[in-house]
Amino acid sequence: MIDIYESFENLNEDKKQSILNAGFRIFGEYGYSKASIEDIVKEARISKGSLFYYFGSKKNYFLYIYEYAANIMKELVDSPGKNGIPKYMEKTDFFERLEDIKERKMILAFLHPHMGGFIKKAPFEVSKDIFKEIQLINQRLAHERIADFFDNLDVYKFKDGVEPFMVLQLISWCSEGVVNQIQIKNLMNPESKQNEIDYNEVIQLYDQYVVMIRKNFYKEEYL
Amino acid sequence: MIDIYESFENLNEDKKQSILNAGFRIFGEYGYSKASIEDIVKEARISKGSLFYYFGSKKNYFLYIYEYAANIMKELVDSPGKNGIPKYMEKTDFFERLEDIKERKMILAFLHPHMGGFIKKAPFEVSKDIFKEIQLINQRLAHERIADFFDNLDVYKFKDGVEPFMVLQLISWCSEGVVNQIQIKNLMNPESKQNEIDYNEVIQLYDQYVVMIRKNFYKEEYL
DNA sequence: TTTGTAGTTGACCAGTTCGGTCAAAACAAG
DNA sequence: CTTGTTTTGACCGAACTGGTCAACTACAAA
Repeated sequence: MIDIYESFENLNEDKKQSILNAGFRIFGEYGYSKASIEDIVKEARISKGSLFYYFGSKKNYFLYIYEYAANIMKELVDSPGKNGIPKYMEKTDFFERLEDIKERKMILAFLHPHMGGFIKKAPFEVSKDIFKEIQLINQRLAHERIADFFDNLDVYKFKDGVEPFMVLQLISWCSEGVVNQIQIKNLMNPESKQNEIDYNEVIQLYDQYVVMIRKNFYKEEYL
Repeated sequence: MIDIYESFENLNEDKKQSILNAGFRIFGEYGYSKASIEDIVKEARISKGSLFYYFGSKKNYFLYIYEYAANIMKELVDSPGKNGIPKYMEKTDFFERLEDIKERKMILAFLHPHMGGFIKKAPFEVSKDIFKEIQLINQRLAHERIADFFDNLDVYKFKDGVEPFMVLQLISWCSEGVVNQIQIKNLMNPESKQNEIDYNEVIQLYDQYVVMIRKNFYKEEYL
C-alpha cells in the first residue's frame, strides 16, 4: 500500500470509514461487476468525481479496500497482545478465550458491519489469476487461527465424546445466525433505523446460546 | 396462477426446472434489478426470445417463480400426510420429527439448490407495496410451522434448563453452516463440479452435529 | 409433398446505465 | 486578492438493458 492514495488517506477518519464501508456493503451485496460507482458514492455520500480523485479507477478502489480488509483480518488473527503473545492465549479455558475473541469481533462489526460479507464474496468476483492465491492465503490464515485457538487449551474440560472443534464451529454458526435474526427482526420493524444493528441485543441472545452450550458440553466439575 | 403461462407449463420437466433454477440462482445472487435476462437465459441455456415467449416480461417471470417458490414452501410446511395430518406429527420425539423434515428438505435442496437464497432475498427487491404483505405472510407461515413443530412434542425429554426452541434454532443454523462449509470446500477443489453439492457429504456432517447435540441435551434415560 | 402451427432463435432497437473525464466551483491559507 | 488543493455533477462514448420480431426449425395433419 504505497502512498499513491495519500489524497484519500489524508481525509478525516469519518469520511474514510464512510467510503470504506460503502464499498464493503455494495461490493459485498452485488459483487464487483454488478456494483456501480453510482451506488457506492451515494452510500458514502460523496460525489463520483471525488472517488475517482482518490483512487483513479473502480479497480484500484476495489483492490484498496480489499487490502485494507485483509490487513484488518490479519490483525484480528495476530491479535497484538502486550508481550507478543496473542492476548487470548493467556487464558487456557475454551469459553474464556471465546469471550476475548467475541469482544474483538464485536468492535470490528461495529466499525465495519459489512466487511465480513465483502471478504466472503470478494475472491470469487475478479480475475481468478490474482485472487486464487489471496483466497488460499485467507484459508491458511483461518486454519492457523483455529490451530492457535486450540493451542494449550483445556480440552479435558469437555465431556467425553464432545469434539471441541465442532463446538467452536457450532458457536461460530450460532453467532452468524443471531446477527441475521436480529437484522431480519429490525427490517420487519418499520420504525427501526435502516441498517443499524443493536449489538447489545445480539450479544444478549448470543450469550444465551453459549451458556446453554457450555452447561451441557462441559463436565459438571468445571461449571 | 392462471394458464396464461401454459406455453411454459407445457414444456418438459427438465427444461422447466432449468428455467426455474436459473431464476432462483441469478435473482438470488444479484437481486431483481441487477439480475439481467442475459444472465438468466445463459444459465438456463435457452434463448432470450424464448423466455419472453413464455413469460412476456422480466417482472412476470420474477413473480411467476416467486409464486412457485412460495407454493413449494407452503407444501413443505403443510407436508401432506396420508390422513390430513402432517406426516411428521405422527412422531412425538423431537429428533424423529427432525429426521422427517431433514429428508424433505434434502429432496427440495436437490431439486432447487438456490431456492432458499432466492426466497430470502426476494422480498426486499421490488416495490415495497406488493411485497411487504407477502413478507408478512412468509413470516406468519414460519411461525405456524414452528408452532406446529412443537405441538404435542415430548419436550420433557430435554434436560432441565434446555430450551427446545433454541435447540431447533441451533440445529437450523447448523444445517446452513454445513452446506456452506461443503460448498466452500468444493470451490477450493479445482477438479470438483462447478455448482454441484454432494449431499451425502452434507448429511454425514450434519448428522454428526445432531448426534452430539442430542447426546448432551437429552436426558440420559431417553438416549 | 405441401401446408399449418407451435416453439425457438439471435440480430436488432431505443433507452438507460456504465466507468471515467473535466471545467468550473468551493475551499483553505496566506 | 493569489495560489494551490478538494469537490462537484454535467457530460462522454461505450456497454448493457429489457423487449421485439422476422426468420427459422420441428413436426403433425392433410
